[in-house]
Amino acid sequence: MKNPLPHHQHRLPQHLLRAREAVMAYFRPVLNSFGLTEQQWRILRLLDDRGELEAGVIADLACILSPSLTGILVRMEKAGLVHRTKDTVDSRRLIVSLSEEGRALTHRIAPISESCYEQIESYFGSEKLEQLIELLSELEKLPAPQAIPTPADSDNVEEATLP
Amino acid sequence: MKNPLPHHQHRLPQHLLRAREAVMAYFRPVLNSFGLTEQQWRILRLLDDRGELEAGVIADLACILSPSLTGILVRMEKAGLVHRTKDTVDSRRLIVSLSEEGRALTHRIAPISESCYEQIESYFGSEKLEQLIELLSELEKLPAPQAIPTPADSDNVEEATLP
DNA sequence: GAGTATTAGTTAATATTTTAATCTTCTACT
DNA sequence: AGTAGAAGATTAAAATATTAACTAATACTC
Repeated sequence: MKNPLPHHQHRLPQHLLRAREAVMAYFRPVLNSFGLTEQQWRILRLLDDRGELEAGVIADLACILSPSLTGILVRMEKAGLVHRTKDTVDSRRLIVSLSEEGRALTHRIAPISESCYEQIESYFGSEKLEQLIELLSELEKLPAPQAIPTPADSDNVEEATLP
Repeated sequence: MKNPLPHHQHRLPQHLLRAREAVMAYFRPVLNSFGLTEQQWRILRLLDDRGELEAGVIADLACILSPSLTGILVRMEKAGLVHRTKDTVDSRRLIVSLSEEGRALTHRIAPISESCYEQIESYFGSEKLEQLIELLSELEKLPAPQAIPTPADSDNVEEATLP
């Protein structure tokens, strides 16, 4: 009565999701024990690596949509982790920088995070890991999708996904 | 003044996240045009593939935590996509099945989803895609992490992550 | 067979995601 | 200069994620 699984159902998104879950299971408890969320940690590392950044850049690099980022940064500033200032030249832009506390916390967590990573690496194998990361890096470069006209929007076809 | 990127910072979770974003950019517009969320679509496919399932199984397979799943299933039932019934033997368990509407919708979307996938495959290459999925499948099998005692919880060390 | 522990789901509270709409500030054009 | 349009960020509203606490039902133990 049930359909057999068609061989063409690769479920790439699901595999990416589950793989990420398996990996994050290692990092999440560490971050939680320091009262940080995944997103906050991504932002902290970015700022520590690259110095102060515009909000838009953070959004791109950390894969956080701007509406989410607004709230996250407000909470992080409230927690004393970052500073938020407007760009003096173009006051539309929001400049975010690490506070001393933020930097200290980042440096305290980093080595623990690194040990988690090594744990994963030792289980999975360095070569396979490098290979995987290489493939992922390439996949990230996928061009934006062509607008596929779906039966669902038979009304307004002209600007389906086109700006 | 900025730290150079240490070579050991592979950022596996970030790569998994960004790769998934790149891929989902292809599928999301399709699902949205049918009024579905990613999660709802994952659940629909699972039910279509495997027939009726316990809520817990859906949670595991679709990577959705049970508190989220509760609300999602309520909304999907309200939308007429699924049925929810208690197991007659063990009334703790919730049995979820596809409604006729749900099945019809799934079958209408599936070929479009498949064409998105083929688009990705044609850009990325079939072999690399297979290779990637193989690596991801293995990564998903990572054993649960060992509890790493972090400086953060120096108070209650004994049952840090152990049950 | 009463008492306790486990299991499956739900509720609660807060944070984040997502799409759309809005607001402000710049930029470009006439 | 004056204004239409673009860019960057925010607000709004609904859905989902996350952790913890809780309920109900089953399983286990003595």
